[in-house]
Amino acid sequence: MRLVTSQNAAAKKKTAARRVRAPRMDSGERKRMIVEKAIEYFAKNGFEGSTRDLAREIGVAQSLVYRYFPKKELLLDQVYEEVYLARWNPLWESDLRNRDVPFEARLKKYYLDYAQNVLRNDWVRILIFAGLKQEGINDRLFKLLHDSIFTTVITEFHHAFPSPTSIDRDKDKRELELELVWSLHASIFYISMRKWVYKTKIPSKINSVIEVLVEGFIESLKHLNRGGVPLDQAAKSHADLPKRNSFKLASQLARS
Amino acid sequence: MRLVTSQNAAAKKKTAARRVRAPRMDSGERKRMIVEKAIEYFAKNGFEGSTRDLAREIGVAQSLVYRYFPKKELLLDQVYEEVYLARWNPLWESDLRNRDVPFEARLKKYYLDYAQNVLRNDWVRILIFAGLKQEGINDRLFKLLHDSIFTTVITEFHHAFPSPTSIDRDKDKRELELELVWSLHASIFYISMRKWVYKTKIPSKINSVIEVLVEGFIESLKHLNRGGVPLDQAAKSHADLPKRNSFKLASQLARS
DNA sequence: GCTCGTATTTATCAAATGACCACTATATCG
DNA sequence: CGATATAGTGGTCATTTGATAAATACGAGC
Repeated sequence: MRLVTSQNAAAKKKTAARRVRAPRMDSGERKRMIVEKAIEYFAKNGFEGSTRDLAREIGVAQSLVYRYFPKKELLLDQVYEEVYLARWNPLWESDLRNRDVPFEARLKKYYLDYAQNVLRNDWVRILIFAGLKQEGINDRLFKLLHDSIFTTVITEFHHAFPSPTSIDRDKDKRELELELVWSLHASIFYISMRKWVYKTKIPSKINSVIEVLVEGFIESLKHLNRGGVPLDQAAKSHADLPKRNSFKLASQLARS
Repeated sequence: MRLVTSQNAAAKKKTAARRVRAPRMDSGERKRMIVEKAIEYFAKNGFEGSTRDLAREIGVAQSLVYRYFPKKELLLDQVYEEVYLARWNPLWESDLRNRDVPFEARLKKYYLDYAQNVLRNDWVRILIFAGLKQEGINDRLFKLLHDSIFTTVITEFHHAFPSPTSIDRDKDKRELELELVWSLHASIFYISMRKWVYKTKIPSKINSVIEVLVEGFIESLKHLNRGGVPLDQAAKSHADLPKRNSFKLASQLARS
């Protein structure tokens, strides 16, 4: 499959239809076009995809890509920037804070909108490819999520469902609350992974699913604040499990 | 960085310390060793990692790898098999079914154990690399998860928390229940992704987090069965949202 | 200690790939 | 129409990489 006899190679060279010269475009437009096709291409093939292949998809000579992006790396950077920060909606945070709307409705609106804008083929795959390749590249995004969404969600929850003990939330409890928000985020992100990475079937009524997830999230938060696991009880709660489990797991994730 | 002057190249060749001949090993042992190192190597570098690099890590000549795996592809297949199916514990399903133990405890035990066995560096990264590269490769794993875990969890939940209406669960409701199980799975998987793909900090008390997630999951299932969103109400529940959202989202995920 | 099987290595090939440069063609402007 | 700027192309180089084959060296058995 990889091996091609030199005869074949020669034949291919002879047969190779002379390239139809690509139409002359404005420099800026061409650059945009390259980036857009690159997003599509690298989302499909990973960052190890070749510039030749990409150029073929664009319908342009390989060397032209290098006119606009002297290093492949620069193109990849551009692809990453384009995909991410471009799709962040600054209204999300302020809408989440708008107490004229019921908390649950705000949450649903946000997550429906987030899913719609962000959980697409290109987005998910490029995010993951980038994460796998160079750690830390998504830190900005996570900071954004944390600072403007996650903390807001928790704050607004406590405003919507004030609890008598909510004043003395200790560090552990705050961490667990944050984990519940991560969990909601993960659940929705994973739907997109199932579709665009694993290519499995997902339910058609995604919007209903998201609403159920949001409702479940609120229930979970309530449960946690109701004192379901005030952490001093947490130890007791799995007292019937072999104690080793917890330790082994913790060390497992710590090491490798 | 890629460009090396021919002088450098020559110098490198001259300098290249003569390989210390690798100790002669039993054929079977060597094969095992190669696979093990390959798991580690490809988990880190992705399946595009080179056989030369791998051989260097093993401390062996590149061509030796080809003695045991005549095609790189064959080695990759082996790596995949090794990582996956090897770690599946058949007891999980039967333990989940053991009604002598309270439902919640069974769930916690399973998810703590699953996390411990499965959410490691190699496992997560190889699963994702594989999924990104060739769609469908994880189908077997998902079928296993679905058939022996997810459906069991739902069955056992209904046994533990029988509800008057639980007889007439329609198709939509069953789908939503399944999605809640997916959501729990996703939440735990994502913790591992945060650690091993994105390399961000995760809470130290992972076991507590998992327990909270399991409790939240049960609350969510209860909520769903309590009639929180009997689907005829689902439409109403976000009546205050722009209707377009739902449609746009659905079509978004459908197309791209 | 010599022979022989085979684990391991060195050397090499063909293809693919990132990068570069000189050349060509085309649109625009006087 | 002819000059000019520049978008676009072909060809090529050095390196990397999967793959192969011939040469080497190690250890077991006589």
